[in-house]
Amino acid sequence: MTGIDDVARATGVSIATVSRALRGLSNVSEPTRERIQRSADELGYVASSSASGLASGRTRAMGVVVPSVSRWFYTTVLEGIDAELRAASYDLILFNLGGMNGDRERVFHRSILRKRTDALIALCLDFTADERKQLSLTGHPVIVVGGPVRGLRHIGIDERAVARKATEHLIALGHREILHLGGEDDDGLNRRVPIARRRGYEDAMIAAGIPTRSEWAIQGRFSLAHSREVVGGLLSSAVRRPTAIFADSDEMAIGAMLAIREHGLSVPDDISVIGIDGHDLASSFGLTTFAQDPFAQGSAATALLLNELGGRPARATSVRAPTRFILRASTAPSHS
Amino acid sequence: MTGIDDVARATGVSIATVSRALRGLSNVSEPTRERIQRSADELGYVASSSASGLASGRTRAMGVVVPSVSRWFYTTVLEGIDAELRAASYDLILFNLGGMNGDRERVFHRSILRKRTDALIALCLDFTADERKQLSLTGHPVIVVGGPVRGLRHIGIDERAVARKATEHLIALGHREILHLGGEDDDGLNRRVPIARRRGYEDAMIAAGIPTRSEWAIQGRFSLAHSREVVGGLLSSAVRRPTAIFADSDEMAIGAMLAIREHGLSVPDDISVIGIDGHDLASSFGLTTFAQDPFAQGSAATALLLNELGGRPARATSVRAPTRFILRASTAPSHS
DNA sequence: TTGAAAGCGGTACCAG
DNA sequence: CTGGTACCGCTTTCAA
Repeated sequence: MTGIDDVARATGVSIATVSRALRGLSNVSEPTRERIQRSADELGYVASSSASGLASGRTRAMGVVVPSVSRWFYTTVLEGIDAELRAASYDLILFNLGGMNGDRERVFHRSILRKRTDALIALCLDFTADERKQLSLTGHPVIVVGGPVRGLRHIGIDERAVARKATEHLIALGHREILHLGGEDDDGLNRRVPIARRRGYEDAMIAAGIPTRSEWAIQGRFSLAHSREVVGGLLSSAVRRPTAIFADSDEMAIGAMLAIREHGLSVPDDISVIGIDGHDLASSFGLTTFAQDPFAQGSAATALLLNELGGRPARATSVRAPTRFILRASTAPSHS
Repeated sequence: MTGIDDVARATGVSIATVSRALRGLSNVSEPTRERIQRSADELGYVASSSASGLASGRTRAMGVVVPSVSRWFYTTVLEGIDAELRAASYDLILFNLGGMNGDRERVFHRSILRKRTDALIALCLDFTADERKQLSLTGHPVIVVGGPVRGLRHIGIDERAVARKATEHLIALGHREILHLGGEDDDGLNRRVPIARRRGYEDAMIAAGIPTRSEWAIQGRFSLAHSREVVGGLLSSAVRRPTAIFADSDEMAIGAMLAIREHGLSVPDDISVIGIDGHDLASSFGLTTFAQDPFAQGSAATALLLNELGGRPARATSVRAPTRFILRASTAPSHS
């Protein structure tokens, strides 16, 4: 592999000058820079990240901690992060906790601390006290995207408010028999998110003076397949049938829609359904939803960290991401 | 940050010994190793990857090149890769080409060459001659997961054979009017995959002596939403309606099913549908499919590379991954 | 604007 | 089994 000294030799300047020239520092004459750049290109020289990382203390890499990589929210945030990093020529190190089985311990006690990254983004996780300590031990700037995490700033939607608004949409349509399909989850997913959404649902119900029923608080585990099953089970049981369903995510809402149709019922004639997310599938299924923009959340978080790394003013506060109501065919007035 | 010298000082041994002890080399006495390990833990010492990478020439990181991170196949392979890497304490550097808009150039001419990784896995991509050259310039072992790439070994299913078998399933049910919903794609996705699947479809049709119709070769771009649209368009057009559809992926097959139902038709009574993949959603939709196991493909590829990095015998040949036929309710005998 | 040289924090070879 | 010590390849003062 060609090293910086090869370029120096080929150009007839010192390696120090090559280093400066290639990084675009100002104190190199334009003709010199051009010569250097040209022979670097010819030789196919690219600086070793280990070497420059060691010497400069900056790796030009961002660490991203995800609970799993197979859920729409995470992958979409990831795309947003990646787009921003690519523009800044930063690399992305993916720390996947691998669901509930993967050992988080190793990630937090080793991987993250290896000084392979300059900053860290965590997607919507619950951290233990120990894990938060490890995060701060890295000494890098950290931000969470998604749910709020105690003691760490974050970018995310107002979970409780959006859940309330979704429920209120149903109430405004005249529904009173509203089931809540919650997203309780045993993964590393932030438990605070489903809890906040539950609260929002209750806020709306209480404000409207509608009693909630415990049989109508069911868990879809943030999965389409599981929601379909659990809603199907409810529909074929003796439990009184709701006239509307508010699901914590679009995937769960779609699972519910499938179950409803399989039972020979119609959406929205028999049961209205609303979700949260703005998932790609939502439009195909005509699902009414409160959309968020995970891509934008990811890039905003990244831009913020890159700014700090660039020495620009840090912002310690959390950022609230916007949501947008999208009315489709899955919700309609109650005719009961 | 604590460095190796801190541990050495705390333990009263040389840094050389600390280095050996912590890496588990054999030439350190057990009591010494324990003392060292203990104070390393107490001090929270973790070796800097830049420093050890520079000194040893190995980064303990694997690069993974993906065309995008938001498609089921890629994320599932990624999980497989990650599981294997985590077990080996390797980090994962994600090089996302970011669809057709993201500039691949930078990835291939810079990122990949920065010596941040010891080996490379590429997911199902078409490479230009130049890109393949860059890959080999890295000097590390490379393998492709998914479609075949000229000049590179790969792990993947026999695209053509599985497409043929899927089509043959429909033919065996008595269908002759079989539409092919192809996966042509303008992303970085391997163009050879949809082409091979098209061939497999044709193989089956020709072998059965059934003429193919050009109006029945339509493109779903590997997307559910787009397939739904294009199949919907076909059903409401004057074109003769097929009695069966073979889709290059489960997501496209599901899109087709949605379109069919929206047109008041039934699956499988009016139209049978079969896919390829074994997508999570397939079971929820009762889709008959040829399942593959991307997770296993990802971990197999990773294990292979790790073996080579460990000095064990390399294998230059490509590996054929298995598929499994899953019969569900979306296919039934033709009654025409 | 350029060059010389001292690290950055480990690894690995060579003695002892 | 352990310590000393050249590097690894680049960045970054400090002088020139």
